[in-house]
Amino acid sequence: MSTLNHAIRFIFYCNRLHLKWLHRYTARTFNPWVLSNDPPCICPVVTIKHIAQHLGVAASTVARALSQDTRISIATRAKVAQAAQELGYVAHSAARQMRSQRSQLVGLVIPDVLNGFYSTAAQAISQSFDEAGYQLVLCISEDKPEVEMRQVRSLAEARVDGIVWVPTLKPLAPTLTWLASIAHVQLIRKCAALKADWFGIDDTATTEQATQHLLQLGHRHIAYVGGPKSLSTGADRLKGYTQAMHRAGATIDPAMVFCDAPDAQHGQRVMGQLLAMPTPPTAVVISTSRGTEGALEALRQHGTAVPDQLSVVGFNDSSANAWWGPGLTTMRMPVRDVAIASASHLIRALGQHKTTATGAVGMVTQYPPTLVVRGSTAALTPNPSQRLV
Amino acid sequence: MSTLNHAIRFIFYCNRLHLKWLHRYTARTFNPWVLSNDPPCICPVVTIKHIAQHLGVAASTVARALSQDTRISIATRAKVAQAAQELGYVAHSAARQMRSQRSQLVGLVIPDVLNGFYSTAAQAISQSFDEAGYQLVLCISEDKPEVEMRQVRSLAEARVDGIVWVPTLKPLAPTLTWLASIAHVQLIRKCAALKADWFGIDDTATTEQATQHLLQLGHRHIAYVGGPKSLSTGADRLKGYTQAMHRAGATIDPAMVFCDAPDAQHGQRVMGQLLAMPTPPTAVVISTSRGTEGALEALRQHGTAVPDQLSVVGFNDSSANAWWGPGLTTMRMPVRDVAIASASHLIRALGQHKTTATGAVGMVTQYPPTLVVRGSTAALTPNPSQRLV
DNA sequence: AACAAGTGCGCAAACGATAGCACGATGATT
DNA sequence: AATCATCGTGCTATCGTTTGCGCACTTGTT
Repeated sequence: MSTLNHAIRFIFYCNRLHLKWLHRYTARTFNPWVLSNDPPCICPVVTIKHIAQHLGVAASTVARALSQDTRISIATRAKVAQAAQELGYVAHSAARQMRSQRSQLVGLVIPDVLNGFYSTAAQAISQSFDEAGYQLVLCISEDKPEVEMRQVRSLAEARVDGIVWVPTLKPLAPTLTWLASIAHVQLIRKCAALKADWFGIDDTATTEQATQHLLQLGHRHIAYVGGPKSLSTGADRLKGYTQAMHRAGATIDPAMVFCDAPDAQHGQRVMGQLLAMPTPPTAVVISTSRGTEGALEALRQHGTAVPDQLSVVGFNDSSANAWWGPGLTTMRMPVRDVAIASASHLIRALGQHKTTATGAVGMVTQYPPTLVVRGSTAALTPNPSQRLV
Repeated sequence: MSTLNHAIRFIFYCNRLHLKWLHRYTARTFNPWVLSNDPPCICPVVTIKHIAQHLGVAASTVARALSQDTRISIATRAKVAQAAQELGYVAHSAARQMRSQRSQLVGLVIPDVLNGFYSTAAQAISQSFDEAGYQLVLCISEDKPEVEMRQVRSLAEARVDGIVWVPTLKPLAPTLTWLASIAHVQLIRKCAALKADWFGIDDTATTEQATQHLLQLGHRHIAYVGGPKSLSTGADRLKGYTQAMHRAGATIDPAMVFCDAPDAQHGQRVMGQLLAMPTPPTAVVISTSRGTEGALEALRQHGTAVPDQLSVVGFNDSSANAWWGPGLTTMRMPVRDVAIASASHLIRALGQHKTTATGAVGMVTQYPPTLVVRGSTAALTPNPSQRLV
């Protein structure tokens, strides 16, 4: 009897204390919520139980009221909503996840976010998932398979509902195993080892258009600077170049084809090599975003006359490309569209409670690139003497 | 009647007993790989219970073994590790979070990831937290307080351990309330309404240096294009400009000071207005990253001669700035250092189980900017006729 | 021989939200 | 009049993991 009295008084005491805490954020006081002898929690967390206690209803009623269950009367729902507001209730998504089996989390695994190519994609994907009520867990793999493996593992542990994934060069086996149990889509790069829906750009068309453009301008000595052949993007872009060259009957000089790391260092170094050749090419196709940056830097340092001395087609159009020298002719990629499409697809799949985006179907969605012609490409000068360094 | 009641109750009682008994039974002999009476789940989720069953030990033993508890013998730990490997066990971080009260999640709230300024910060912060074993939840607020509020709310619901936050123009009250209960640091921009540790750049020094540079070149007619005064960065940078001008005894023409949205449209429009003035300025200081881009575009379109006609100091150095026209003189910001410092600070605070990064102390960590002089600034031409449009 | 300390592990109670089931009350149908 | 459907709500098991407590046994110390 007196025990019950004490208990009730204690409950009211707790409520008062908590309201006090809500009004000032200095929380050094003893936490009344921890009834056991646990280490003192500095930040008391309001749960539905506290709301229920406050209103004298059951916790399940509160849960249902908060989720707008029609079985709960409007009046009760209003009271619950107000109490939640007053007490400063904040839902606990981990607890919700335990029962509902859905975390409302999605992972985004990209190699790099400084690359304008991927930051554009990240921005679009972030917006799409934000609108759909998902939170985005960002993983930057730095193109390292071990990092990617660790991050995918973490995403699996977090039980993300889905993953948008730009595969690295050689994903490790565990990565593929864990990914296989999660709904996911591949972005930009294809990973043949794991069948999944893919969203990207017609990579072959990019370099094919660029090369054709140069061929039409009369160039035959066309160099190629791209990413590694083992990357789907690298292989496809190289294919576009060779196809265009073969169709035009131009011969490909193996010494003028460079497939290596898709970074600025590679672009800069290779461009230096090309310029130092006894018979340098009259035009060059660069098929990586960062490689373009490096190559432009090399051209600037060498003081090469573009396009008189060398015609250049760069990759991944940005406003900065218009500033460079005479304006850079580039392949413009609809990255934003691709990213939004992939996110929408995954969201749709998740809405249908599918475990895998599509049962290992391997749907392919490809967007066309556009060639933007600016001042860095020009017709081949008839007099070769003008092209000497 | 009452007999029926009793009978019904008895039946349910039996049911409950039966369920209990069934649970006990299944708990003892349950094999997920054989029984699996659930709908054919493509990905059976292995829990520590399954491992325990597989090895004939208790679940708690498995939990302790997996966390390398010294009370568990090495032999048992090895067996558990192997079984976990074989069965494909993947920890469930939400369940872990339920008990440990730590989600190993941190939030990053930034206005924009296409802006090189913030993408650099995001990359560095992502790396720092990745190394420290935290996962990063990316929120792009688009500088909209309502979006920011929703995202901070979601972060609170996810019970992120900490938040790195670039405040928007006017954060809403709930945002501040929720943030106050989470360990967080402010980045770049200060939010006076919520005391917290801040990491940023000496914004006053940026424009002060830039303006001094122009003053030393003989300019007196110096325009200013910056962000809104209500933003801490906008106010501080304006202050640097006015301080430098006053110290040099130069008069500030209010018609040449523009503080507005920090986007490219604003920069482009304002630069157009400046160029159309009857007596245009001889130099201009731009103090936003995106504003610089817009202004450069306007200058390119107008065909303005830089620096002969107009000297320009831009903001946030990037490699693209070297390409623009004669090379852009800019204020270089140590964004990466700032970002890493803020992340490290938060990680350190979290390691000490602090709920707030520092108890509302409001520590200030400021990094110095550097002026990078390129071709876009030159000494004032003595003959003003050369500066006519 | 008795006792203390240490080792290795099991039991069960949390953590917070939710879904299934129960149940009293009221009104509708047979 | 008996039965049934509906409504609004309460009770409780459940998700997977961690952890305090305690049991049984072994080893070392007096």
